[in-house]
Amino acid sequence: MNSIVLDLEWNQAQTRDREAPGLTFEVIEIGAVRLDEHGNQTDSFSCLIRPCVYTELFYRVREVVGISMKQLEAEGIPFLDAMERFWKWCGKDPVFFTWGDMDLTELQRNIAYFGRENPFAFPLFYYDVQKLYSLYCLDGHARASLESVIETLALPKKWPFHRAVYDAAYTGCVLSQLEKQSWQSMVSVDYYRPPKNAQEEIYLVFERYSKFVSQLYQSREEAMEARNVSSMVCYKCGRNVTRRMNWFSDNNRKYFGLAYCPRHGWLKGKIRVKHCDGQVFMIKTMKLTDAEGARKIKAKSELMKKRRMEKAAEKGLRS
DNA sequence: GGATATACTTGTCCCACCGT
DNA sequence: ACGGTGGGACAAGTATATCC
Repeated sequence: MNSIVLDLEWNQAQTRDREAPGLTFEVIEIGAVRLDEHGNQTDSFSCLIRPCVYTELFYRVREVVGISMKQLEAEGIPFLDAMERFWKWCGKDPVFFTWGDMDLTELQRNIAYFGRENPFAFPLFYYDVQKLYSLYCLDGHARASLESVIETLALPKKWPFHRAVYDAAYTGCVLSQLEKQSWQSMVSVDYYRPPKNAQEEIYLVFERYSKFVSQLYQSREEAMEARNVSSMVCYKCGRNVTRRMNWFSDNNRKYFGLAYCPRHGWLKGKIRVKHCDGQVFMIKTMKLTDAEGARKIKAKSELMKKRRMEKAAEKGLRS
């Protein structure tokens, strides 16, 4: 496997009104390391980019990133040239590892902004080492900073942080501490390019849950009417399961549902609404749960009803 | 039809954390 | 400052019901 650990540094506008449409963040450095099957670093890539949209460092970027604008102007090359070099360096069928879920998205956004064809595979699977670390060393939800994890693992601080190639190397160090068997099935999906049609829709089955990424729809209502989105399937046996309630939303970003598989028991569903150029696409996850988990979802679904009834009761008492 | 009251939906704002 | 996650609280806007 051609494993590439990627890290970027980027800059942004001083104020929102000075933001260039389509480019919130401008990449100023690409760094990467290549890992062999044992997790050892075999090669590295480092390239500064001369920015042409935001030519002044935003103060927070200046505080965090160890690069000056002078340095970028003197040593940096145009983004597309850097990207070309990087892509060549990556080689055949690269598999990407990052710290966090933003780097591949922002890299593609820059590629689109500067008018290059998107070279990445579709769908773009990758490994988020920050997430993997949380799954196996934290609660699976919390996100730790790279530096804090290096400290926790008592790994040597050989280089400064917040330089792309060094952060990539550190990320590789963290990855090599994790058991490969445990993480190799835990791929993440990059959502920069959502599926364009039913054929491109993505369905993944993991040990503990399944994930479905829908095509684009005009509205969340239209999406929720689509069978692929609203259907509930037991990811353990693949059969359609009895829905125990209709999908309901607790706010405008998520829907919840509950079903029962005769062989595997309760299944809870969650659908996240993601926006993309005025359209929406849905990410559905299905997870096995127990009677207690099922009870919680039922309670949640009836929360609105309960409130309504309570209000009605209060009103009744008053009158 | 118009005005008002209520119920529900949708958007926005907070908090925490991470990334640049 | 911006991007993301996951909560929760609240207000503005929309839909429905009721009354004149």
